[in-house]
Amino acid sequence: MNVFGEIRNLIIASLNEMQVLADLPNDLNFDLVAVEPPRNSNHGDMATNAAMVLASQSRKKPLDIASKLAVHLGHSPLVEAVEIAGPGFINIRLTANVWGTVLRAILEDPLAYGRSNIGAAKKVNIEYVSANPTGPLHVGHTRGAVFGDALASLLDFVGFNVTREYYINDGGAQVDVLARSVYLRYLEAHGQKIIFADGTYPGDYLIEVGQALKDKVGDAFVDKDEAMWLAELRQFSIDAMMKLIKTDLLALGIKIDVYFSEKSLYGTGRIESAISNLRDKGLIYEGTLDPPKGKTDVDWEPRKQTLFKSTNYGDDVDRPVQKSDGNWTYFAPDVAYHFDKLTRDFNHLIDVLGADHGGYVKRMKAAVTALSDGQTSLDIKLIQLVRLYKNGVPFKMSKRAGTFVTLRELVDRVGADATRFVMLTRKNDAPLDFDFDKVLEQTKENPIFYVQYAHARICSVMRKATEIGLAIDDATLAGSDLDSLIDSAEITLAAKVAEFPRLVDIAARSNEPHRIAFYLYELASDFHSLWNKGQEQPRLRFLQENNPSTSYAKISLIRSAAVVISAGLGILGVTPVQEMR
RNA sequence: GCACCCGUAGCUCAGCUGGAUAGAGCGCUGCCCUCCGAAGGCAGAGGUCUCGCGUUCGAAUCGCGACGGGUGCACCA
Repeated sequence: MNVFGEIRNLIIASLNEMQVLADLPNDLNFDLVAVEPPRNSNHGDMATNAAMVLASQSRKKPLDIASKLAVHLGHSPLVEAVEIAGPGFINIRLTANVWGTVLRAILEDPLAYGRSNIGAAKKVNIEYVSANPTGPLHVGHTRGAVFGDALASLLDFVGFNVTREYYINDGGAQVDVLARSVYLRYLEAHGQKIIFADGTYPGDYLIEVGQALKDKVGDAFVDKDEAMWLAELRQFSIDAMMKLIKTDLLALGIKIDVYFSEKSLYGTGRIESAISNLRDKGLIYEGTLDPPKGKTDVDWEPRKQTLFKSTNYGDDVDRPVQKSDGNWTYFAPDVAYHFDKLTRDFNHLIDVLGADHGGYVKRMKAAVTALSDGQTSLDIKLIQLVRLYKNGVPFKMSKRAGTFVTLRELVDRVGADATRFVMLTRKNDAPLDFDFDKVLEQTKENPIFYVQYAHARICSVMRKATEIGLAIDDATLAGSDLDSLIDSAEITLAAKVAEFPRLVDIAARSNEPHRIAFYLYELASDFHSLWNKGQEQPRLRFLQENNPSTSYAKISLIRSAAVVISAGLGILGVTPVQEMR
């Protein structure tokens, strides 16, 4: 049950009645009519701007519309009182039992609360992580992984048909570098002394890959020409790296539906057919680009290339798809890859990329618009940097010094739940500070703790309730009399719980899972506040001796809050805890 | 030089896509444990929402222009 949605429907229905009565013209656009919680609770439970946004459209005074609309709204059994304020706000106070109705709906079907069908089962493809298969995932990848995964869950929650996808960049030159690096480790496993030249990967994580190769092929490749082993080693190394990456992702609780190989695009005509699709639309031509202004590049010289006319779709310059030597640029397989997504009938595509790929956004959107004839939208979410701290001091990362922090180290150290939650406490386009020590602190300052603490406290009360003989299953709670919930702190919590569906809706529409994290913090705060009020006023304690009826009402309230915390954390991929340790 | 992102309390950040007196945490001041978990809670102080112009009933939010910070800029991914 979405109270805000219901009240909005009520307002629209009332406006329609006014149209029938000729109090309003018939051709009105109601899109801007909003229902929201007022900032100041003295103004009631909800406010609408309907009269103001319709004033100019209908050529009537806001206050005239408001006064008539108020009369209509007043007839609803949901509405206790209506008042007009300021330039034409309509403040609505709901009848006390509305909150009880909401709580009852939650308890009757806890898993459904907050879910919706705004996605209408449309197919969405969300591509994230997509790290090069040349080594383990590090902290930077982690944020993108968590964001993408939470966004996928969020969209699933509101009724989209979501595919989680990972693009394996296994077609470029960096894979040869990987293979040669593994070869060195392989020689090392055979007892040879090795040196890592510039442009090879000296990381320890390849030692076991070299050993595994030795176990598999013995000395077959020792001191042999590169031509003999390169192809086989490429695949062997990629497989090993992808296994490593998948294990890391699993440690974070991430399961990708589709791994898509860049290499599978080569030699199969798939790049060619994507490019010829563009060519058929007159968007491919041979040309020479101007040198970038303001940036002096001594190596720059005019060269003829095959270009995609991305400027037709808002890009700054046209982009090369084929180099002057005839090879594809890195952009060409990306075009082919997105073309492949289009053939899989997605209604909407989302790419989650590091912020350093910002310059890539316009050309990719241009390509998708062109390939789909504007039928499919691509949204690109850029993820800003993570700055690591250790107890307040910046933690310098360096591959060379061995202080390079991997996803795995992060998860081993602070756990998947804390990692995920903290990564989502900032919006994606703002940099994030991640402090190893502070994410584990058990204080209010640490949002993951604060939210979990609220959930644990509720579970604690539930355990106590069972001990004193109360039946606290959801069905019993849903059947209890909730009219005794009248204190302002109780209403505040109930109202916050009632806001969940609306908040999920907003978060999903804006593709911003961090809103869920902030909401949960506020919800936890309202709960802790009520808890403490019970310390001073015994009548507000959740368990009332010799008064099971009141106890049931209060338990219903906090159980509903726990349901919402659990659902919200579920979207973020975090497991709610039953007790703090 | 151009493009994208950002600029909100001393610090770190939210701000529901245009609504009423701009919020939270930290820090600062002062309170609250005979009690379902004080790992908490309450109250106070703290603001020219970087600046200017515009759009309108109404702007932190939208547009334009400054200023400041970050990122990226053919033939590497």
